[in-house]
Amino acid sequence: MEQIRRTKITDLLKTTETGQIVNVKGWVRTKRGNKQVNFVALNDGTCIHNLQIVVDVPNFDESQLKRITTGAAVSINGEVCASTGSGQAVEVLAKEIEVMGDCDVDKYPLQPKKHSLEFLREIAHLRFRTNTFGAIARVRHAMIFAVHQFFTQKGFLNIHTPIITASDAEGAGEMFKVTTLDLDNLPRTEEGDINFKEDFFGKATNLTVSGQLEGELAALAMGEIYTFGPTFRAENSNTSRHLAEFWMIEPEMAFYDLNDNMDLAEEFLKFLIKYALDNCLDDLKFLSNRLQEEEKGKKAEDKTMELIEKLEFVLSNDFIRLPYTEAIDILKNSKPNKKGKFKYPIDGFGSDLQSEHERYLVEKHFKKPVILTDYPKDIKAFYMKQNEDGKTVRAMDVLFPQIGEIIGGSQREENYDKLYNRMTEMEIPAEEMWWYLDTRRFGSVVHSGFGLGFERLMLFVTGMGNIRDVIPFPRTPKTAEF
RNA sequence: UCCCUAGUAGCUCAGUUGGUUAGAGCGGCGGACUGUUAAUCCGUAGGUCGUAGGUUCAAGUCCUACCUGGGGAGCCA
Repeated sequence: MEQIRRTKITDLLKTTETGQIVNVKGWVRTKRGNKQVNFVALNDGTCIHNLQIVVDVPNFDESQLKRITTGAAVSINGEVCASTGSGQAVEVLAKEIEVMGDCDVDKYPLQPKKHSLEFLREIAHLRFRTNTFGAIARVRHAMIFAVHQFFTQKGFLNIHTPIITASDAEGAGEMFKVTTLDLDNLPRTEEGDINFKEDFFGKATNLTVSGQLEGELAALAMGEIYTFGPTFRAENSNTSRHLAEFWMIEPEMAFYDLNDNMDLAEEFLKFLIKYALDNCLDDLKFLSNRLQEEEKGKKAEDKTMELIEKLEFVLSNDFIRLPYTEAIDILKNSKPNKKGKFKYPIDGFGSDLQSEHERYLVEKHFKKPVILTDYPKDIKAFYMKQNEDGKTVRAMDVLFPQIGEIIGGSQREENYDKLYNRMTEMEIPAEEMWWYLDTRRFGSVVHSGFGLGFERLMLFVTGMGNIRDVIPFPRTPKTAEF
């Protein structure tokens, strides 16, 4: 076979020029045709579209053509032609075909037909080869790039915070233990506890649940920083919005108060959504069509807004900013509350909002993203800036339709005494957190930050319903295959 | 972790008040067709009914436990 430099399908489909001889490599999606002519739909992962390969059957060996099955990897030299069919502008007329990797159709689980997302989740090693998961992988990459671009343009520094941490004080969730101790023969102290002094780090260590505390250390020297890394929660959460291993973006900014923080969060989310619309439109259109198909059977009232329309809607509307106490008033006077429709009725200040309440505010009352602020201090973390009323803290949660909380953040408590007292009240071991408290002893300053769950963003941008489908290899309770 | 729900062919599902030999569509394979778009038409193979117990003359169907998936809740991002 003549050696020709490979052309990527995404580039080839953009050409209007015909007559040139090219090489394409990829995986066969479908083959159809008759004794005279075969049509092979070829995909190489570079875009959602397939390239149509036209095979004049008499020009090729029958046994070779038999090997061109769904899933097979092929390399093709051929001529770029204007297509006489209606589905595509250009196609490639095959001159030489090499089957690089055969694919036994009796054993290959992906068939040229629609598969359920649940089934594909069981074959996550192969689901990249489907249109849906190919599109998601490309959008995910674009979003990763956009995160770095946004912060770089704004002069933020990317900080790598540790994955292994000795602090378990933040209380963000149950942690995964990290150890090299022999689990069948654990060293004990005289009191009978496990002796972590003999462990690798000489103390008990865990996988991080947040890079925030270390991020604050950097922000209080570098000004504006962000982290973007893996985060681990050992909670036994079995929902479509939680993962045991997920990626989080945590900006932390010196000299920002809560309003600056909200401004940044809103600008950031809009930047990411616009980036997706500007750079991933083909993939988003595919995902949108997929959703429309799925919703065909649904009642009008259950149907959601079309994906691209929804993304543009978020771009063109200001987020509602609402203090917790006002949200409680709205909910208290709402129809579902008065009619007893809420499973958890609103009785007044102090209780945390349930999913049903957040959804009512976002999806029914305001019908746009909502930032709730100034929550009761008792339901929020120790490091949040205490308000003068003594009851609330300068927290903010950004709530999105369908997915709920996409961002959680706050202005941080910069006053040493207030922070130390709050830690004592909440029984957080201040002596282990000496390094964190030091920032409040030496040149402390107003600062703020937030955390964005990257997969939650992906849910919103792709319109997917289950978080396990927007990360390549999901980690959830009882599942760590692949 | 709690509540609800499901597990039958490679995939998606049907299977009546428990009753003879478990069905369909898609996919596969074979054939037909000179340009198809998840092609179409004809034919064909393919099942230890999630696992383990139990009830019964008889269990895919009823009961119990467990496993796994899905939806919801809590925890949160």
